[in-house]
Amino acid sequence: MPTSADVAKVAGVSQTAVSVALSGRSGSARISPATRQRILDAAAKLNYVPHKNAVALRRQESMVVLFITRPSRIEPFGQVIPHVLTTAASGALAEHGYSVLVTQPEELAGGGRALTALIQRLQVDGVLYDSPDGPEVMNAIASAGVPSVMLIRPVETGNPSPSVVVDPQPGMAAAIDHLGLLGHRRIAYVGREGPHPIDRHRLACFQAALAQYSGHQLEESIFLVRDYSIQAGEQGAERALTHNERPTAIITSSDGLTLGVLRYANENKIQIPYDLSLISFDDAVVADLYPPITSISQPFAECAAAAVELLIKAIVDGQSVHDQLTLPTQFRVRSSTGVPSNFICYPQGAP
Amino acid sequence: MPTSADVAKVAGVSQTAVSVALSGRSGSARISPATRQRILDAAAKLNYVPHKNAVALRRQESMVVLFITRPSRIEPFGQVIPHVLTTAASGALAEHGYSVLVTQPEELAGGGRALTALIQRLQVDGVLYDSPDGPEVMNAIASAGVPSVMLIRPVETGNPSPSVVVDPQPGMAAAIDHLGLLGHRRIAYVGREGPHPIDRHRLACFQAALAQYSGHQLEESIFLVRDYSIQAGEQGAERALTHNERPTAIITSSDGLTLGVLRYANENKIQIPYDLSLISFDDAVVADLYPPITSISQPFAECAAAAVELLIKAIVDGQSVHDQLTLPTQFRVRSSTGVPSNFICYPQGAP
DNA sequence: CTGAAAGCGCTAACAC
DNA sequence: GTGTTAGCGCTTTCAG
Repeated sequence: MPTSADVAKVAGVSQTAVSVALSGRSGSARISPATRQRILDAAAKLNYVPHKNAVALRRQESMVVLFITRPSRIEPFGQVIPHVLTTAASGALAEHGYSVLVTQPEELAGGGRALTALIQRLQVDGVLYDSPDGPEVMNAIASAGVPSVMLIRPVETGNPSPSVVVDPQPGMAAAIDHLGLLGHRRIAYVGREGPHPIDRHRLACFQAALAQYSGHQLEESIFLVRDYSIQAGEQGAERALTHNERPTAIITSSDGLTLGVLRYANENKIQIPYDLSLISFDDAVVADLYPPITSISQPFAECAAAAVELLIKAIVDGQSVHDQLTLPTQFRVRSSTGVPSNFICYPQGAP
Repeated sequence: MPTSADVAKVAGVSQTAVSVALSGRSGSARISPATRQRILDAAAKLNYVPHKNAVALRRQESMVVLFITRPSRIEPFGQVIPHVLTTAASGALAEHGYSVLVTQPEELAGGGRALTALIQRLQVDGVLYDSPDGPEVMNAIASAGVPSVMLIRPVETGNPSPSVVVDPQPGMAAAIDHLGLLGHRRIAYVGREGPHPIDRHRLACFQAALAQYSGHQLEESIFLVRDYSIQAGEQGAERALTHNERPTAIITSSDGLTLGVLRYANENKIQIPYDLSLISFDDAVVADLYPPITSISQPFAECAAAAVELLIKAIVDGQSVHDQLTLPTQFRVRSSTGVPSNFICYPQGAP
């Protein structure tokens, strides 16, 4: 492995000249074109590449950022969102010359202190954080003294990092409009229960959209389930569809729940969209199902890209910014929504 | 950020002592218990963590490995396999104290030389490679002078790296057995065309399993499509199911194709498993569909873990091993296979 | 058992 | 314009 000294020797210049000519930093224009060319030639000939660790050590910046992914879910479909996020972030970072170190929270056993230590030892320039854990983790990151930005999650009180969040409202409003126009009058929401701001926000947007719908009065039915699993989705669907006031459409708060609703529908010979309209939230995986699911899409890739911009700004400006960037959801009509039928009770037997 | 010198000062010892006591390397036992304890206390008090870049520079090893993922596919479901592989590898590497730098081949524009340079500049200790590109990429990796192992892909002639491959045979044989026992007599295979060893191998295993089936004579129908997309799967299904000698079961060579077959079946009111039995290959995403798909499973996570073991062995032993490890597929019965019906031609109209 | 000294490969003042 | 010098934080001979 050739070093800059080797290049210097071949080019007949000092090691400094090589460094300056190749890195183009401090006093970039101070090398004469002729010398620069000699250096470039020598470097090319020797196949020289600067030693990243040496540069990092000297410059006190490593050009790598740590990406903490959400814990991997058991369900296969749950792998899609983290992967989209990671690759999008990795691509955006690569464009800025940064590499990305990926870690899973499982590897972070030991909690806050361990995480802080990890970040410091790794000497990363920044942290991108996509794990849904509590504030102690965020504080740990913050106390590592490294710029960080959180992905997707809303800023809770006292949150020390800037973040990129997505606003359910636009997609939700469009979804309700769509359903209202189609003739639906009672719309069910199947979402995750609990105090998590994300869940509260989605539900609130659903309710607001319903209230603000400008056509006929729309009725809501809300069914909260314990998590985002397929099983939870099935239960939500069952509760919704066996309820006295049966909705003609369901909006779920995640793809996982949608998969559950779909399973319930299939097992009970409820045809989508004929007997029930279904709208998913996330749109990470449901576009390829049968039928392709009308969805409120979260702009995952854009979030990651935006987070990278924020992070790089923070790194360059010396961790100043404390922004929160909000990206809108989009509504995509596919084939799981239609005009409501007069279908009232369960169909009997096979089709 | 405290340095080892700071710790030394607090502990009242030399910097050397700190290094030796904490890293536990060269002459581990040479520090007296009392001194070691003083050092440990001081380090804890100052919250000291060794500087990774400095260590890497000095030791000439970075404890990071580069993971080159396959290019991200357009279809959402295509994201699952790379993510499973990455997280499994990352977890296994973490256990050995390695971090993982993830990169996508898209970032590697410029081909071989660029890749070699990247690896050298990054100063990674090893490379894990899961991209389906040609031998030039593998040669580039090999010529970076760093141990590497390839994931999933078979070793082609002259392949310079050890690799972990999966053998379709066991799962395929079990699948054929299952189908034969159920009473199927003509089984279709929908796979990707072309000379890629993976595809040839899967097809060969299918044919061999059919030939070796010990019950009734089984007939094969082979339909090769252009890629692993949903559209290709639809076309494969159409060709298979409109053929004169209509199969009662289809085995696809990937989850993507299965999704396509499913779409075709749904659109043509063909019910699975009543009218058609369906078996997928991969089993990355199809367990959660309706019906859950009987599958030949590739052990992705195990592959990644095995690859990590191989890589670490190569790193430690000074890139000696040139192994190829073969992991078996498994057959998992779910709900997409059943007794064949006497269904011969298309059903007419809606259910 | 412990410390002093010599760098790993590079960059950034500072002189010339 | 160019070279000299002094380290970044750590490990590792080699003397004590």
